[in-house]
Amino acid sequence: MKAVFMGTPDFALEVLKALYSAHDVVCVYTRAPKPAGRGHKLTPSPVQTYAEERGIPVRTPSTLKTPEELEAFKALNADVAIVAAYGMILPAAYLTAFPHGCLNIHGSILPRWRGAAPIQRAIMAGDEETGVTLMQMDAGMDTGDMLLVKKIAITPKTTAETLYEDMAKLGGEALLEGLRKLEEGTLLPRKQPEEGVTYAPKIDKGEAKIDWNLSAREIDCRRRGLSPYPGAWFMLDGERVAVIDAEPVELNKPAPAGTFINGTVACKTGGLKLLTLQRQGKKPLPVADFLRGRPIPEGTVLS
RNA sequence: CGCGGGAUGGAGCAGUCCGGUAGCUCGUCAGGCUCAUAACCUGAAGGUCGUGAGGUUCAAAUCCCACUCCCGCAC
Repeated sequence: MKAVFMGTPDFALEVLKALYSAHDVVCVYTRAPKPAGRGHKLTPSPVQTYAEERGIPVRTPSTLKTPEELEAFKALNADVAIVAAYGMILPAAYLTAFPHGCLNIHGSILPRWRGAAPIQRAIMAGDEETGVTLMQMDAGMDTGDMLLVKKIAITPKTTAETLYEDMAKLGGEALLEGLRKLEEGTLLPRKQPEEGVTYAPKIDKGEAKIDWNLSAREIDCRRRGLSPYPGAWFMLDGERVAVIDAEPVELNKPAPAGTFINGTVACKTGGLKLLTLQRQGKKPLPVADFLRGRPIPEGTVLS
């Protein structure tokens, strides 16, 4: 099919790769390069880099609201537009510009986790299963009809990083399968259930600081959902220490939340056994190495 | 030219401000103790202190300059 692709980060890139492998990608929309990384260098999105390497036309409009942009979009004369983590809201007129409209790959099983950060929120909330939904976009926020769902398990070791990778592949598969069915005419839209609607707001940096007054399991779910960015951390003598890896454990002797005992930090219930830590400006270290250079006295209460 | 931290035996760090014998916690090796041990005791090996046959100095890990690499924040 003749398709327009709209997406920005790595998640979108994987979906684009799948699309490109089987369909005619006539144009790619992505967010404009922005200053990023040390030194504030202007950095194009992964999607833009990939598209340009393959000679696919790239557009990076700062807004889609102008009549000119809409006309340019329509003029592409595609069969369908595929949207994956684009980072911009499409005005309603775009949704009906092509015969098959706009399809979106969303990182959750709708209607759970509508919104910006479904993958991270699912882990942070302790969900045991999530997935991707291919849906027909409508004017609402992730409210369109569901076309295809693929599920994936969240394990106690799943982090946002690994889940993103797996979901991106899954999203690509869902897209190809969906487009194939679309061509066959066997794709059946289903309305989203009215029950079970939740929203996944953007991740706020403040959420990254560990609250030891939660249970060890809750803290670890949040840590994994926020890994590797923005990451979970705590303060130690005015210094930020990132918890790269950890696991919740039972605690024999109860202690005030935040108490450091033998490599484990007491939580409201249970303890978080620290496995890999990172000081500001330093590399991540196994906790034994970390403590050799930066000892934490037994009984220290972390904030 | 967004802000900041770092590079020191195999690992992690201190020492740098205020130049003058390279130190700590481990690891490794050897020996000892022990029924035995990742425990304990004793001893040993192992370092161009990121690079520049740079600058200053009687003397540079330390002060000055340039460069390379790593990382945190911000975004």
